[in-house]
Amino acid sequence: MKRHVLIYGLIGGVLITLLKWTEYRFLVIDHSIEIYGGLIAATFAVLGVWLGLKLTRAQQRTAVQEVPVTAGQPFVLDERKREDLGITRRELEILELIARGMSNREIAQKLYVSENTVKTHSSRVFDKLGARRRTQAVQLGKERGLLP
Amino acid sequence: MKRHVLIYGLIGGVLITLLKWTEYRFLVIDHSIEIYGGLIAATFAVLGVWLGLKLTRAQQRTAVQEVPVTAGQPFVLDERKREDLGITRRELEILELIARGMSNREIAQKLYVSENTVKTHSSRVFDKLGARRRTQAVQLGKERGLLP
DNA sequence: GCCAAAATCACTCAAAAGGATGACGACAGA
DNA sequence: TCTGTCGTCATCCTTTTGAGTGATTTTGGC
Repeated sequence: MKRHVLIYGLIGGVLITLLKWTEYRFLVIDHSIEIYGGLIAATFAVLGVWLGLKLTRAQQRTAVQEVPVTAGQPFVLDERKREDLGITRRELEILELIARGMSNREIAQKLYVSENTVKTHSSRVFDKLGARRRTQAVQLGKERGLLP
Repeated sequence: MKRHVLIYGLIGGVLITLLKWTEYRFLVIDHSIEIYGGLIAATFAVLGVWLGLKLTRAQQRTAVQEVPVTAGQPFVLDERKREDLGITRRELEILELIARGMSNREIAQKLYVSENTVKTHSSRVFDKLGARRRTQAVQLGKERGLLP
């Protein structure tokens, strides 16, 4: 997030310099201030939208994650139970993919991380769930409302 | 979302008018153009961020809205589907125990058979389901109504 | 800017799981 | 009686998974 603000500032600076230069080109024309202001307004509006999107993208993902629903109970609150068990989002993500029957290698490829990373995450989630096997982890995950 | 753009435009217009007015106040000062541009940049940056947030929040809503209701059948008909897939009772029995998270050894002890026997049964049931891993077999078994 | 949590990756070793194949007895039905 | 299915068990070999440990980088909150 820090980086985004930094990039934002840099681009802003560059654009200001650019507009400062263009200023001398348009200053001779009537109503140049309006044009100048309009340009600045437009560019910074675009930049602002971009920044806003950047900043909220993370939240977007978590919102999408709480989708599935079972017939009996609504199943929307994985977030609460997840944190109660001290399981991170990434770990839950791995658990979900395990529940779909994917191997560690497949999960690694899907998430663009190494197989070792997947193993670390799964080991931790097994530990937190008290499971010794992935099938058991899936079962426990469903019992505790982490999985649909 | 349309409304946001509209509001955005309106606020933008009002602000431009406002800044136009302030312009006459600050125009007498040196470097007023810089100040003017800076003001416009700042306000529209803020507005842009706000718009970006608004837009993504709207996206969030739609994402949450697409909550599917997985059809919940009461689950009574394993017998029919079992035979349709050519899976024997014993094989289904092993599959059920696998779904509970038990290891081959535990299953063997529970059923009083050798671990090798469990492995042959599970291998056959995997083959009939088209699964390569036990987690996948469990998933497929549930999809096909063999497991609750 | 600092700090804690989270995420990433690596390495080793052991255990579990899976594929392939063969075999044998029980039993039901043609 | 012969045949096919089912359940049982084994052996060999490969792949997958899990445990344990340590390390680095990102991220997020204060």
